[in-house]
Amino acid sequence: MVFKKRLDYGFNAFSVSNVPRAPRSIRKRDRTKRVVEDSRICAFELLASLAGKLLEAGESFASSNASAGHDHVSVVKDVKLETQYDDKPLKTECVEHVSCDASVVTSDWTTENSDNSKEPKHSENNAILEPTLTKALPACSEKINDDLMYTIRKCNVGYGSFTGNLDGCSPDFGDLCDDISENGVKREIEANNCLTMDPLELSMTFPSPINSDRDVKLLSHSDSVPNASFSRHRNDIKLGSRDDDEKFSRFNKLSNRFKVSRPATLIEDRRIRKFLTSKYWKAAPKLKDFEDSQADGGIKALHRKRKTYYNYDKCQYDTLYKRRKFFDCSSIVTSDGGIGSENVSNSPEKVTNENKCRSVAMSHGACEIASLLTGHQASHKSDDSHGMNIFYRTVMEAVTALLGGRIRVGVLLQGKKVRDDSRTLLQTGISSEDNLDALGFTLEPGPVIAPRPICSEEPPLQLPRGSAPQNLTSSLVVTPALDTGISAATPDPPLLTNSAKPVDSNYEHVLSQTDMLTDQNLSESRALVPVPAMNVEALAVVPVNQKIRKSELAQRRTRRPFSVSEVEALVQAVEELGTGRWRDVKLRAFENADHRTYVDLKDKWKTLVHTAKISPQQRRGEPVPQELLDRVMAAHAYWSQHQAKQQGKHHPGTLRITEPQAYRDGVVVAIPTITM
DNA sequence: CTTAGGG
DNA sequence: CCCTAAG
Repeated sequence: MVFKKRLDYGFNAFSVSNVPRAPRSIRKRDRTKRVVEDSRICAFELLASLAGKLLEAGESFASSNASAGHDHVSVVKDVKLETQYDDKPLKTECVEHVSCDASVVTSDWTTENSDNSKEPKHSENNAILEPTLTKALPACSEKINDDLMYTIRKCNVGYGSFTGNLDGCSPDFGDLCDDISENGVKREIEANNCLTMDPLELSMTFPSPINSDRDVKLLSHSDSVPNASFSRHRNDIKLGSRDDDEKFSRFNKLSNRFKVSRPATLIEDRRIRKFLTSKYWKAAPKLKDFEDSQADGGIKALHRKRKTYYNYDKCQYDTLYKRRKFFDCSSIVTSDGGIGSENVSNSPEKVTNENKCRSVAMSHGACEIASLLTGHQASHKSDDSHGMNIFYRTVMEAVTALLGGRIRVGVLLQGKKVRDDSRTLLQTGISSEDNLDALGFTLEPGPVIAPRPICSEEPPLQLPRGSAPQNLTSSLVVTPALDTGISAATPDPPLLTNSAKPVDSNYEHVLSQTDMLTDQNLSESRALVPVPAMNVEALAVVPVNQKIRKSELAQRRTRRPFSVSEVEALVQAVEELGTGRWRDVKLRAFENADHRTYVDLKDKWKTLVHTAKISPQQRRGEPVPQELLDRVMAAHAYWSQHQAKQQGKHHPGTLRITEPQAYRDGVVVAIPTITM
């Protein structure tokens, strides 16, 4: 005989208390399912990650991860970005360019070199790569032209196959190569005087831990050049000669922290997430937009534990930072080549004599973007305008980084420039569904920055810039070929939770009125308005750490108060599952609320319990129905007493005591009952 | 990765 | 919400 205390209001909960906890194995299965769902990741996200890759130029050191071989991110493979850096920006001479391609290759093995030379111990993940790298080194350094491209491709495309032979150009890559050559993408590596850069910085830049992620493979173009080739092509740079062992070791430690081998999907998710939440985005004014889109768009892949990305972020930040430095120091990037994408329709390039270099760079950049777009459209759909937003920012970042902030990416909607501030594209209403046809991007020369021996430390978007004349309208316009695959995509309506009630149907991000500038004048467009020159000196004085931390903190997720319906769902789930199984609660009631992690749910429960205890007058925010609070108290009381005892071991019909204590309006109500 | 708690 | 120690 058992007693059951029932609340006067008929609380008969906890009947499901015997829901067994899913075994780990099953849990994993869940994840697997999720993986499938993840495949829906919209193109933009991929793009985002891709862009991230770009930013990580040269960091694509292949991971020896065996699992990498299974990766199917081929979509991105085709994307390539090639740029050249002119190390003499101020001089305005386009004469000297450093082949980014070379850089790419070099970067990959640069890491290795560093490791080998500086830290023999750090062979852990890279061991496999060494042979290849060693091999590649000579080849890369020697090839300065198109051939190099091949080599590079081999080295970089698909880190999974990195360990493959470099001598043979695989079919896949072959295409790329052909593509490239056809488009006339050729460049020479010429002596480059990026001496201003700190060798150490350079080398530090590439070994970015991020590289371990295998999602996007594209040629990165960072200026960092490995010792061998580096010295060769850049006599001025003394690389490796004066690296701080300390720094290196530190770096190595850092990189070691990253596990190269992880489930592809997980990596992907994190990779993207990481990127999105990383400083790259921080640099962008509205990270929030993205998050919102995630939650509402039903994009699951990205919402996972943010915490997990923490370390990565740090590293990434460092990397970025370093890179930034690099870019700051290096002069504008110039590149040539045509648009390799069939889908891409590029308007005629308007090259001003005034800026041949610049024009070239722009055109190239445009091609790159186009490539990005086309690369993804084929097999991915995008859910919403947020994607565009993200994409835009990504591109912006990438371009900014690559071009040293000299060129800005402008968004064109129906021929009009769109501002990229706060709500950016979101507000413009640009979405995959409609105006993609009218959507375009522009690469426009940005304010020229005086090269600095010492790099500034501001975030990418805030690079100090001189106030240069802004007649950029003549920039080349590229219409992304998004319409094909993306525009056709049907936005996935967010799935509702199991609980009958929609947990998070708040699509707060209702697209607002198109907010584009009617004025073509660049000065009107924030996207095109040069950032006010900043006092670099002053900034330089600020400790890097401080800055980093600041920006890190800025990553805080946007606050999203629980709606009543969410609370309801939470209470319901907790009543059934208890308070120690937040993961299950999450799965049960918030499966599709990607912005609610089980930690969030746990926290919310905590606050609910607290809320229920305090007087209504002390409560804030959207009032929670007393009925729910009562249930909260009841469940809390119940579960705090039963805890894990009965988890997963009760079978329906089992006798037991339930709800020993219940509170109602502060009064304990205990009604003995018998259950059977 | 999850939990459980403190901040 | 964030961050972390534990498990």
